[in-house]
Amino acid sequence: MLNQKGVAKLAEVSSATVSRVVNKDPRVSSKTRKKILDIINNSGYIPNIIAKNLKLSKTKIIGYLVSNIHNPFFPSVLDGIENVCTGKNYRIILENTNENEKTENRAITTLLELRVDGIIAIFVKPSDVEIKGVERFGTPLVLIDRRSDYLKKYDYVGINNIDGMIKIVKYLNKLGHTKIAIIHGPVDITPGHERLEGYKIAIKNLGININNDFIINGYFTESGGYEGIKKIFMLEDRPTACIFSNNLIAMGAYKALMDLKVKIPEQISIIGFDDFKFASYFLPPLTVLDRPTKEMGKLAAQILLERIDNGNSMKNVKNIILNTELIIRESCADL
Amino acid sequence: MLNQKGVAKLAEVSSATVSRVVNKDPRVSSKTRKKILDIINNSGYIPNIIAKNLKLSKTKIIGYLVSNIHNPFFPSVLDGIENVCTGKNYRIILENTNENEKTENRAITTLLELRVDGIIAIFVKPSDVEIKGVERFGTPLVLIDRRSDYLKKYDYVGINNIDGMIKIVKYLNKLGHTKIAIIHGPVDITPGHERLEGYKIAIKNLGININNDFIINGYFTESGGYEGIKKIFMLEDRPTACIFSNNLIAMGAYKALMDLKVKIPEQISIIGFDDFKFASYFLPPLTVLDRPTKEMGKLAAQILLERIDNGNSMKNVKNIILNTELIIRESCADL
DNA sequence: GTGAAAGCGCTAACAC
DNA sequence: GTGTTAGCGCTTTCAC
Repeated sequence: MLNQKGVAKLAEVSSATVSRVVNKDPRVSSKTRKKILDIINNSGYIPNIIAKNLKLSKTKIIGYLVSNIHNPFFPSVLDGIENVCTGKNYRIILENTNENEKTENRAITTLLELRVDGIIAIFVKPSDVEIKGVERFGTPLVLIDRRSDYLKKYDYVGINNIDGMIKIVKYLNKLGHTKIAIIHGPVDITPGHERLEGYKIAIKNLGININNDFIINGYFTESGGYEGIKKIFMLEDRPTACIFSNNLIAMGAYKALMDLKVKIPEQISIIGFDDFKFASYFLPPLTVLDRPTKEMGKLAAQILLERIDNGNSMKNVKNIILNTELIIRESCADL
Repeated sequence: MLNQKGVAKLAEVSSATVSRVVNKDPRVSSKTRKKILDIINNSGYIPNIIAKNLKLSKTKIIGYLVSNIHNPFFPSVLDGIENVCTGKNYRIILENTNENEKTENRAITTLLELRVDGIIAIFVKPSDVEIKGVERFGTPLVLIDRRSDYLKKYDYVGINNIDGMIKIVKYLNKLGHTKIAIIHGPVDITPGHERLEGYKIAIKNLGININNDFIINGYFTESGGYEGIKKIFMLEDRPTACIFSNNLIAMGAYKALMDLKVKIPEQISIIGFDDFKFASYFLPPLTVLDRPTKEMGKLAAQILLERIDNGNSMKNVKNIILNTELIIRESCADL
């Protein structure tokens, strides 16, 4: 393959001049420039970015570490990231961890080995060692959606989970519901923890006693939703409404309700946290609390690129909490 | 940041020896090895893969170029690719083209600049120039799902679209349907073309005259499906069954049918090409023709890695056509 | 079993 | 406006 030196030879100039042309340095005579450009076009020379990276100690690559690529949330966030990155000529390398700690640690190491310029991550549970590595390298890191105490020093883009849940409960209560159940996710990750917290706060605010039977422990998975509904329908004293703590739970729960031939919202009102394409396809269309996923990606990327450009000071840590929005469709009954 | 030389200095050895330890070369005394390993662990040294790549002229990165990350087909294929790549220590860099030719061409150049070891692509319409580049670099390329005549020289992993469509039509006919419509996608890409072709062949095979009113031109999008249904219901002589040529069309069509309050399968039987998670959530659950997406990714990756390992001869081009499988649920009526 | 040295393809002083 | 040169961090041949 032809390299810079080869092009230089053909053009009878030095490789430095070729480099200048490739990098649009103005101080090259238009005659020389034309000659070199012609050769580049005819020969199909493509610069070796790897070599450039090595020289410059930057890669123009950012790592996007996601916990589960099958959740539509991540492609949606990716949209926002791409939006920012494409314009600024950054590439994105995707690492999918499948909610697995070991895979996650390997992925972080991979990103560091590659000397990515920055990382946007939805972590499961990164180990101390890996985070130390990120720190040592000074690689800017922006967290999305999930955080933890020992990651407090990093920028974070999330949503107001507590407020969101309060909106949901208030809405249900306005429709006359007081017996409100929730199928929630693991409390050791931010969304799981905060959403349950929000639920409890909201219920208390209404002066209702919390009924522990109405709080269904679960996972952020479809089977979590499916099993949750079955538990609810085994209760003697059933709720009139049920909240699903994320999109996957909502899907599984819907499936269960269909299987049980439950009439929505006549027999039970349902509402989901997180909008998703299929939500409007439910029968009846599912009322949800939407969050600005694309915007999250965009903001995270902007913060990241700014840190990359201005040197990562680890100062002025951003903690961005975006608002949610209730999308009322037809799955909640007015009692 | 500590580099190989730095580690060498601390260990009072040459950087060559450190390199040997890092690369598990056996001819290093266990004493020296231990010393170096200790230093590596304590210092958190992480090798610079960029430099290694430059030296070795390979990157251990493969590019995965997809036409639209929001279609669940791609994450699913990715699963299979990851499966193969992770074990062999290859990384995947994702390029999303959003069905846009310009973006696609930029993506190919990006991949080439990065000197990826291989590319797996679902192309929209790569330009001659870019493909010439791929050729010139000798970068192995495996096509998935879509191909075209001038890409015949590359490995391809696809499915038997024609046979699949025949299966669908036969099934419908067995249930007594003869008035069968199709909402199909653009015929300038393989799946669009072949599936329509299969439909026509199958209809003819049954000795039925092709009714052009029953062939709805469309796009592989939800709105394509939505509009398609509306056209069908404006027909005086309506079909008793309708085939959706891909998953997005199926989703849009389902939405339209719901909006029109059409009873499925009483008023119309429907069947989709391509399974997707939500198909089983339709009311009634959607009968579909499934294709082995994960397997496609796995095979493509295996072929690619083999070409990478054995030098890309461009010989013995593989042309793998996988079979589809009918998943019968409840959306087709027995007339 | 270990080290010295060349070189992968590029950029950026510095010199002219 | 252009060329010379050093060097980014690695691997690997060839000595010893």
